[in-house]
Amino acid sequence: MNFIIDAAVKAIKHLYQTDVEPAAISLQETRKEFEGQITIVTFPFTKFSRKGPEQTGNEIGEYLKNELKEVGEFNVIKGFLNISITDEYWIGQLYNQILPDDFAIAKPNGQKVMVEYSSPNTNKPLHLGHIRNNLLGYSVSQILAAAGYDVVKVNLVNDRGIHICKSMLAWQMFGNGETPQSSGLKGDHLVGKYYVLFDKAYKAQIEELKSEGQTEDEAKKNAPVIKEAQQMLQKWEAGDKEVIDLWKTMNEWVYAGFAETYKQLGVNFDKYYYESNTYLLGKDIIEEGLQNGVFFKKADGSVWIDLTPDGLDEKLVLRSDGTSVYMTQDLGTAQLKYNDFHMDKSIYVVGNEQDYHFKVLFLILRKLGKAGADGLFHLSYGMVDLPSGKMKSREGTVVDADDLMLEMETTAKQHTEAMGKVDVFAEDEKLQLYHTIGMGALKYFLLKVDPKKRLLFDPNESVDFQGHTGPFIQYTHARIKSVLSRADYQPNSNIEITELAGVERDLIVLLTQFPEVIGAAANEYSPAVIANYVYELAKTYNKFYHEKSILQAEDEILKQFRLQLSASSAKVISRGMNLLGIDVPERM
RNA sequence: GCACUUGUAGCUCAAUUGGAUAGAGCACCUGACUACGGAUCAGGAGGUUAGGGGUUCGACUCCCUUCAAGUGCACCA
Repeated sequence: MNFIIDAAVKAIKHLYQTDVEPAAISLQETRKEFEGQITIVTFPFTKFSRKGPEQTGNEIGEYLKNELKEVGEFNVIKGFLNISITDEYWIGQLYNQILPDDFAIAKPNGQKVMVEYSSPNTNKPLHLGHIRNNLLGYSVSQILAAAGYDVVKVNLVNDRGIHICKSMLAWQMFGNGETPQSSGLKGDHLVGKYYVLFDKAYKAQIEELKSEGQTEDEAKKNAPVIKEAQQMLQKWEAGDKEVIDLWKTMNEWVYAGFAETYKQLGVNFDKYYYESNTYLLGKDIIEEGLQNGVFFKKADGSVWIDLTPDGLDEKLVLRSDGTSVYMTQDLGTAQLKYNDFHMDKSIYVVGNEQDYHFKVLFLILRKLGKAGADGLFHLSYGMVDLPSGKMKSREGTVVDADDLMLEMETTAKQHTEAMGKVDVFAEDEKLQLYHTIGMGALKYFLLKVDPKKRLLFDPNESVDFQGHTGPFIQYTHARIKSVLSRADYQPNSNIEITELAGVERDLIVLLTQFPEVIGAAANEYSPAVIANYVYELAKTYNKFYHEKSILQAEDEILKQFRLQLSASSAKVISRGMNLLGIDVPERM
C-alpha cells in the first residue's frame, strides 16, 4: 500500500503546499461496517489544510481518485477517508503476488540473529514452563528467518552445579545401580526421580535437626545430605574422576531423554553450549572493565559496577575470593557467542523472573562498549500457572512435558474418532494425525497469547478443539485441500474475471497482508501476531466457503477463480502455521 | 519497603501502537445447505476497559494517583 502513501504525500503537497513525511500518513484497514478497504485518518492534516476534517478528506480523496487508477471510489466519515481500491487491482494482487511460489518469502536482509532458548537444567525433565519457552524460541526463529534474517538457534545447557549433584548423590544413596535400561524409565525422568528423592531426604533431615533444637536456617545448613552434595560439587570442580564419570553418565541419560522430548515438540538447535565449559568465563572481562573504569573494586577485593546513575543498584560482578557469580559467567558467555557468530542481534528467551538480571547484563555490555551490545533483547515471558498454584519440580507438582504431549494426542484421538471420518485411514496415518492435531492444539493455545502475559493452564479442562484453536485452522486447511483434490486443481493466473464478491475481496485483502504481518511479528518477536492473523484468515475463508459455492459455481471461470483463491488461502494458512511450528494435515 | 510486569464480557484472549459504535472464541439461547467436509456458518444476549483525576479534535493505549495480582531485590544459578 505504499503507493497510496506516496500519493497522499503528493496530494498534501499539491493541495496545502506542505511537505509531510510518509510516516506521518496513518493508513489502516477500513472497518467492516464502512465501504472501502483502506482508510486514511485526516485529523492530523487539518492543522495545515486549515479546513475541517471532512473537507480535508474530500479534497485528498478527490485528488487520489484522479491521480491513481487503482482508486475506485471514496467516502468520508468524520475524519476518516475510506478508499475503495478497484477489483482489478485486487485480482492482479492475487495472480501476480500471492499465487507465485515465492509469495511472502523475504529476501535475505544480510543480518544475523541468534536466538537462545530452551536452556534446560540436567537434573530434571522438562515441564509445561519449558514447553512455552521452547515453542516461543522455535517460533520466533522461524518468523525471523521468514523476515529475511540468518538465524542461529542456540541451546545453553545448564549441566553443572549443586542441583546436579543433588540428583547424583541421591542416585548413589538410593539407586542400587538403576539405569534407564534396567528401569525402562526415560533418562531425564530417572534423574528427576532422584532429584525429588534428594529433596525428601533433605527435608526429613531438616525436621530431625529442628526437633533437636536447631533453627530452620541452621538445620538447612547442617543437614548431612546438603553438606555431602556441596562436597561433591567441590570434587567435581577439582576434576575427581569418580564424580566426573558419574556426572557424565547421568547427563547422557538426560540428553537422550531431552532429545526425545525435543523431537516430539518439533524443535531443534544449530549449536549447543554447556555451562560446564563456560562457567569460568568472564574474568578477563572483569579485568577489562576495571582498567577502563566501568567496574570498581571494594576494600575486600570484590568487584562491582555502580548503576545508580541509571536508576538501578550497585551490582556485584566478582566475589571477594575472586570466583565468579552468575553475572560474570553471562558476560563471558555473551562474549563467547559473539566471537563465534558475530551476530547483529541476540535474543534471549528466558522467563520474566530474570527481567532485572538481563536489564543489568545488557547495560553492562553496553557500558563496556561490546560489539553487538545494541542488538540484545530479552524475550521475557510470563509463568504458566496451574489452578492449584505454582509448579514446583522439587515437590513434584508439575505438568510434565512428556505426559502433557501424550495426553494431548489421546484427546485428539478421542475427538477424531468421534467424528468418524478417519476410518479409512491407514494406522500409521492415524497416529501421525493424532500427533499433528494434539500438538497443534497445544502449540496454538500457548502461542496465541502475548508472551508477556502469564498463562493459566487447567489440565482438567485441557485444550479446546473448537473455536479459536489450532485444530480449527487445521480443519480449514484440510477442507480446502479436499475441495482442490476433487477439482483436480492446477495453478492458473490467466482466468479473466473482473468483479469480486464482498467475501472474495475481503479474503484477497487479508492474503496480501501476510508479508507485512510477518514483518510486524519479527519486529515484536511475537508469534501471537501470526497466530491471530492466521485465525482471522481461516475464519474469513470459512465464511467465503459457506457463502459461495466453488465446485458448483455459476460458471467455469468463476469456479477456476475460486479454486485459485482457495489454493492461495491454503498456502498462507500452511505457511503461517509453519511459522508457529504447527503442521497442517492434508485431511483429518 | 523499593523496582519491574500485568489488570478488558462469567471464563480464555484481541484491539493495526493515540483513531470510527472496544472485537473474537468458550459457556448460554435462536437458527442454517436432504452434502464443494457441521472440528463449519448466521444471529441473540453479555462491557463504567480495576477505581479516581489529567493531557486533546479523539484515550484500553500517554501522565499522576489509589487498589489488586505476579516477579525480582544473595559474595545462589
